[in-house]
Amino acid sequence: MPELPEVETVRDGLQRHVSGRTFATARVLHPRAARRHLAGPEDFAAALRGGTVGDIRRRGKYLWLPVGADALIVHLGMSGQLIVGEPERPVTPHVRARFTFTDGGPDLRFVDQRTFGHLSFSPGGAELPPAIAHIAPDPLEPAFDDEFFAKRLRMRRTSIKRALLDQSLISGVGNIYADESLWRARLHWARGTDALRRGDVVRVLAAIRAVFAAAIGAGGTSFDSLYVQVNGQGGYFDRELAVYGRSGEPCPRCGTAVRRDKFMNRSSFSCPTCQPRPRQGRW
DNA sequence: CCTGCCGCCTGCGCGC
DNA sequence: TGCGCGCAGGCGGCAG
Repeated sequence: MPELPEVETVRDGLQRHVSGRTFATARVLHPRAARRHLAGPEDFAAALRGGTVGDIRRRGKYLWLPVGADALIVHLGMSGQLIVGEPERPVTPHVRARFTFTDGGPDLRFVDQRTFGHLSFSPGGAELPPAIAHIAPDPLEPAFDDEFFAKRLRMRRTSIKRALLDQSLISGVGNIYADESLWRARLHWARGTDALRRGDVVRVLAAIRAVFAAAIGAGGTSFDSLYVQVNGQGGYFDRELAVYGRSGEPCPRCGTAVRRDKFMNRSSFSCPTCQPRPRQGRW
């Protein structure tokens, strides 16, 4: 669920409320939360106790908290949240892991209804955890190379939307921001990547960056309580979505009713006028 | 290597 | 009121 803007909002919150503090206790309350940590939840927790958190990092939808030369990796999955708050508040049922700090201040909780999210400890991973080395840079990183992306994109034989959702090609884009970016770039989701023109790629990259910037400025998109910032408040970018979740409503650019298609077992929203279906699309 | 499908989970809203 | 179904923002593993 959370895509780059939501994860970046959480990163910023962690930087302000957790960075520089030292873990006192670490506890995994649901084994699935640390399932990627093969040595088990106890080993995971023990590795973090006593560690001091450095500057919070992010690549695409992955977050990591450097702890010395190591790192605590976090992926929020579909419904994960990192919440900082008063340590005495009740531990609600979806709290999967809990961390306290030596200063006795606000604690950190990993809350995750659907348990697709996960935490793991990465020895030596402070700079870039090996476990996420297969994730491509996101378009807000200096390491993102527009020319390299364009070249790889056009070598693919798939649809533009499938490619945008492939985190090994470009990271951070999920279903919401793929649809919003394609709308801004006036490209239909089924456009074949091998038939894209240079200008199409330039437009879609500019659109992704613009949508990301606007959404980060709004604190992310919260359709419901499943995505919240570290203080528990929602973001308000949902008000600015042009097509996502708006089937039947007028396209903000031309007024045509937004359509919804099924694609990759999920919904795709687009404007039939601004984003005409390609003659030879790819599914 | 690339592409695309599948399963992993819980909870909500809908139609019957 | 209850039930079954479809749907939800993601990812890794794997077969072809």
